[in-house]
Amino acid sequence: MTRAEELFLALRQQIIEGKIPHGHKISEPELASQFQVSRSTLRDALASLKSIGLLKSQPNVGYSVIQLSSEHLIEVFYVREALEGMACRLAAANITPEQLSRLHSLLESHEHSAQLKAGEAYIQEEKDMDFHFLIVQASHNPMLIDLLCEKLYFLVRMYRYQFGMVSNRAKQALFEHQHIAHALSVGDGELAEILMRRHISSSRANTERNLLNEEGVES
Amino acid sequence: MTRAEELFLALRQQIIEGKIPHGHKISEPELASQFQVSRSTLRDALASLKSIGLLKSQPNVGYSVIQLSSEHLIEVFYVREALEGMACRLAAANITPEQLSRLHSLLESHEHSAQLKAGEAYIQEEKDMDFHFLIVQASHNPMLIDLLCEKLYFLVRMYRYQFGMVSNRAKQALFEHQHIAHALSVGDGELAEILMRRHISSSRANTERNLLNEEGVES
DNA sequence: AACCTCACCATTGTCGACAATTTAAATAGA
DNA sequence: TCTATTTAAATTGTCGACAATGGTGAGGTT
Repeated sequence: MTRAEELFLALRQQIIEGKIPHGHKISEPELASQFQVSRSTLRDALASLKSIGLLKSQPNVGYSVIQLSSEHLIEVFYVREALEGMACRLAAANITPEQLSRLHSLLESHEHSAQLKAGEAYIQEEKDMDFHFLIVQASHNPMLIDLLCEKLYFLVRMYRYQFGMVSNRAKQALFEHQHIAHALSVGDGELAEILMRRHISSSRANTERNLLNEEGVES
Repeated sequence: MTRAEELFLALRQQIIEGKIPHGHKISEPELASQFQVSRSTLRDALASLKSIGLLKSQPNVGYSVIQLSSEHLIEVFYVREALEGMACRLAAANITPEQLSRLHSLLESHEHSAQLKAGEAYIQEEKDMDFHFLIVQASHNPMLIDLLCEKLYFLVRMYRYQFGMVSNRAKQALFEHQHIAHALSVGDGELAEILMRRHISSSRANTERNLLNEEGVES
């Protein structure tokens, strides 16, 4: 593996976790010396981070970590709704038996851990990601897979880390996942898409409510 | 404007037009000398081209222009259907009066030139792009705008150039555009999305038929 | 005091060279 | 003749240095 790739992975993690805070201006000399690489390979990594939407850049000014915001988060939800809905429709037609059984075992494990104390919400979130991830893979559309798994999902993780977006509707989400899985297993793409879109749309609506409350408290 | 940016624009055009053929392996030394720039700035441009999906790369091997194929083209259609459908839904809520009037004047001009000889299909195609472009802008969702206008639409152009995808349903497309515009003007996002999805889905189905015929002829 | 200008500094853009890896060609062996 | 191994060439990855641009603050003017 190349140095630039390692650096890309390391920086991606730091950005997602907020160790490099969102909105922060990147100093190339500083980061380069910090990671003991030349500016060339750093810039290579930065360009990759820009291409997945974690950094933005301006000519002759440089890179910054993207600025997280409620508006941006909602944008992401709408794009996810569109793409994952389509992924679900295609998955209904293209999912392999292996993937389908993995999906069911995933849901089973999800169900069991849902019976544990509700305190460990981050576990739920990871399982949620696994579920969505698997369905996208099952679409067998490389472009959809790339957009969601290599780009959008890292943004989602970043918001969960830094906005503390723990779901207060884990049980409801599990139900919705089960319905989606059922539609997939009977090959009903149209229904699967509708259910996935509702699932994400509900999550967005819930998030919007939470954001409003928080902002109301602060003001 | 920076050298790398100019190079990016120049190479993008050459790739879209097929002057650099699809599937072609990029030789960095060759291209760098051809454009009189160093490999560093060339690699910068190549990274940008990769990020918009026109190039792919493998570590220690290098860049190649993407390989066009029927399968890939169909993938693009499905992603467009999802994203433009959503863009249309959002546009119904967010389009400005100015954009709406521009949309109508666009359709009017489209209608007039549709009455000309049908020989100039490429003009129709450009107007088609303008229509879709404007609606995406009207969604006012920056992420959707970026994905479609900065990435997918260049792929679409590339296929039109190199696969000679001239539509044999220009008149039908115009009707569909008018219906979409009407839904937008009355603010019916749900309908607008459905119509846009049908529009793109029909275009895909039509393309699939054409591809089948061509392959049948060749074999 | 506010604004403009200019010079300095830091940062980014670009370059050419070296190191590491892949590809191919050539050679040896079966 | 074909395969496997080694060797050489070419390509990519990485580096440090220079050029060009943007930001900052001091100084001067109104």
